[in-house]
Amino acid sequence: MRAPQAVEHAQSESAAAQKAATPRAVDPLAQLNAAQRQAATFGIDDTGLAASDAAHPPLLVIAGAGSGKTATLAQRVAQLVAHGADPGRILLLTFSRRAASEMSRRVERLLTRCAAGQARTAAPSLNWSGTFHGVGARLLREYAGRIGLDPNFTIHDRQDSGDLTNLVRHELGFAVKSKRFPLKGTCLAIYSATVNTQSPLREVLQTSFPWCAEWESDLQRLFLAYVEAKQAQQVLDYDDLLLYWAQMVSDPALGGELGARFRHVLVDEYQDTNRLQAAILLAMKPDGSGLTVVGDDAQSIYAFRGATVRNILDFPAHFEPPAQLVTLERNYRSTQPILAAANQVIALAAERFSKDLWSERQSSQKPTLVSLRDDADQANYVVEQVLARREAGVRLKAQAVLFRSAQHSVRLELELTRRNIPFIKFGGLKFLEAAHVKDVLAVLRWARNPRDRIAGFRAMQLVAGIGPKTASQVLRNVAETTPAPALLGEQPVPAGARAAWLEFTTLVDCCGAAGAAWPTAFDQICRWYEMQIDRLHQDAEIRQADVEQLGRIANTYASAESFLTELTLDPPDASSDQAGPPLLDEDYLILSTIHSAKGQEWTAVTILNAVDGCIPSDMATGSAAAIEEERRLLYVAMTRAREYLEIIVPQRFYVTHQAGFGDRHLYASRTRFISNALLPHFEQGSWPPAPEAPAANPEAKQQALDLAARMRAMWK
DNA sequence: TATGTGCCCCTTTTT
DNA sequence: GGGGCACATA
Repeated sequence: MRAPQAVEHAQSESAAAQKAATPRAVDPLAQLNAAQRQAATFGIDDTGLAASDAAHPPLLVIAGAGSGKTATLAQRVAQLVAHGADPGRILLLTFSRRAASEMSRRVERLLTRCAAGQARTAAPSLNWSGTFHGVGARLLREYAGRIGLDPNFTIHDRQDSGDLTNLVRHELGFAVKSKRFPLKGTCLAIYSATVNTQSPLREVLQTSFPWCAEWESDLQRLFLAYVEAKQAQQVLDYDDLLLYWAQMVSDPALGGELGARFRHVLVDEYQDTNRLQAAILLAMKPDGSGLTVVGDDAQSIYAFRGATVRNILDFPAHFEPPAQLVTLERNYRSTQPILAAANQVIALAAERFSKDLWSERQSSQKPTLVSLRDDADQANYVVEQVLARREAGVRLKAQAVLFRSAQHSVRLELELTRRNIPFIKFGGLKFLEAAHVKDVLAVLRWARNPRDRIAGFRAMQLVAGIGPKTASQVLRNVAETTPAPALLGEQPVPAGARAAWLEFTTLVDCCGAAGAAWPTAFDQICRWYEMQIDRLHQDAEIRQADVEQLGRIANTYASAESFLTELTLDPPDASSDQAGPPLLDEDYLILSTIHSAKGQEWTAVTILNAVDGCIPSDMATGSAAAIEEERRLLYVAMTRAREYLEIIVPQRFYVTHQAGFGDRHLYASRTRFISNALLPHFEQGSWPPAPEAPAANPEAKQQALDLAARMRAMWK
């Protein structure tokens, strides 16, 4: 595994550092081990060179799971600032929103602490920290005038992009071909893959969408029309935020300007970036000066959206001399038995940077592998274990249940709700994707950007008596008369819809007016929508509650524009079956897709459905590369655990909506990533504990626990 | 032209 | 369990 003297070396190093730290007031570096310190201080010395114009050579940090990656990166930022770097000229990027907010939080805390130590007036704050997409949107608005973009551009989320693709698909007559043309979702996926991997359409079709290869020329036409439609409406989709940014910095003048503006660019989770994102970085920092990237090839789980592990593997050689490489192998998170099992899972990977994580956190507790009958038992067992651990002092918040796809947790969610156990779920269907939320937002968006046809098309059809025909006619009329949006009320609509139409257009005109008060305008829209809701939806009460919730969210934004932008790029990502979001001080269990769990850690982690067909997903067994990504996914899930790791293997699981079969049970076998050879690393068990026991036994036990939970719940 | 109904197909992970 | 589509009805 690893040379013993290296372990001892690091041990004594860290012990010495800690001893040295105690007398002095604040030396944050003392908390780091040698490798972490090397990464945090690379290119910075006591003479304060960081503040000068001396070049900062590029740095690559390969950081294993739980090796203090985020802490190290945050320390590096703090060190740069402490040595005179202007925080306003530091750009901190990451891929996912959760990682971005975690990183920002930690950097801010460190900067505050350092500022306090140095008795400065106020802690410097980091202005430019966020996801690639979020930062891209900000930069594009700022530079809009110089790249021929309307600074008020609208951002389309995936559904909007799908709707627009569909519109174009119909306009080109592709929807009625004798042989079935790819659906809007597929078209959009192909488009997105082409953009993000920066490769020719033909190649993308051959490697990722071979069943659509025959449509190549039609798809090409479709994408051209889609791009033209977006431009006519001043709309950008997610991919455009990166694409426009990349195009902008590929211009030598603008690229140089932006590169100079941000002296230090630091990127977290670099293994999840795609070629387009790498192109942005290289255009801004051609010689790599001031560039730091951190990542772990073993945790690359976003290849499906164009991320390529080559970015991280090839990073050093991009520069002359090559970028400095620092490897963090010491894990501070998990106990050794958990790490040993996870190492074994990833050791079978086909290709990777060789590194084995090690930990000093000894424990006699091996991860457990529990086999049980089905989905229902899985839900019951998990609830029972979660409650038992809570009794033993592990807060619900310190426990997480992870799964491959959002749908895998529905049974568990039902059981948790039944037993009044609060939980928050990350990943899966978003609040914003609900039809009624999209409806309300469409009215607001159309009022603010009359050129946004997708919003208008949707909004108009909310009016009784207005359908697709009338709506598209109005869109056509309005497009010809812009900019003079006051004519809406005069549009020809069916006689029966006249009164409702006038009411609607008054609302739109009033909310779209430049001086429209915020958030009053949005309240008006919500009130109007609430009058339509019974006609539009059957389950009106639940939806009405969501609309009211949205109104409350709107109140926290300063303007319609910031509300719309931030909501698209940073939507509330936790959804809960409870009536409202749990209060901040309340304890709740974490449910999360493995993808959304990236970068997080919990005392206890339970992984659901560790069976072939779920992990790896049967959607992802098409290629060797896809299977490898599923293996890394399991590795990511396992390495989230600090003390307890539990992997559940139901003998059969229920699948819904199977093509050709409908709903049915499937008999599954344990995931191929935990082969028999790996079993010694696990404590094996089954549930219910005594298979021969009478059927009433487990039920009685369940009931007792259930009552106990209710007793406690009375006092919450 | 709007709206209702029945049938077929697809079904993941995130910005 | 929902979206897309064709067809029927008001």
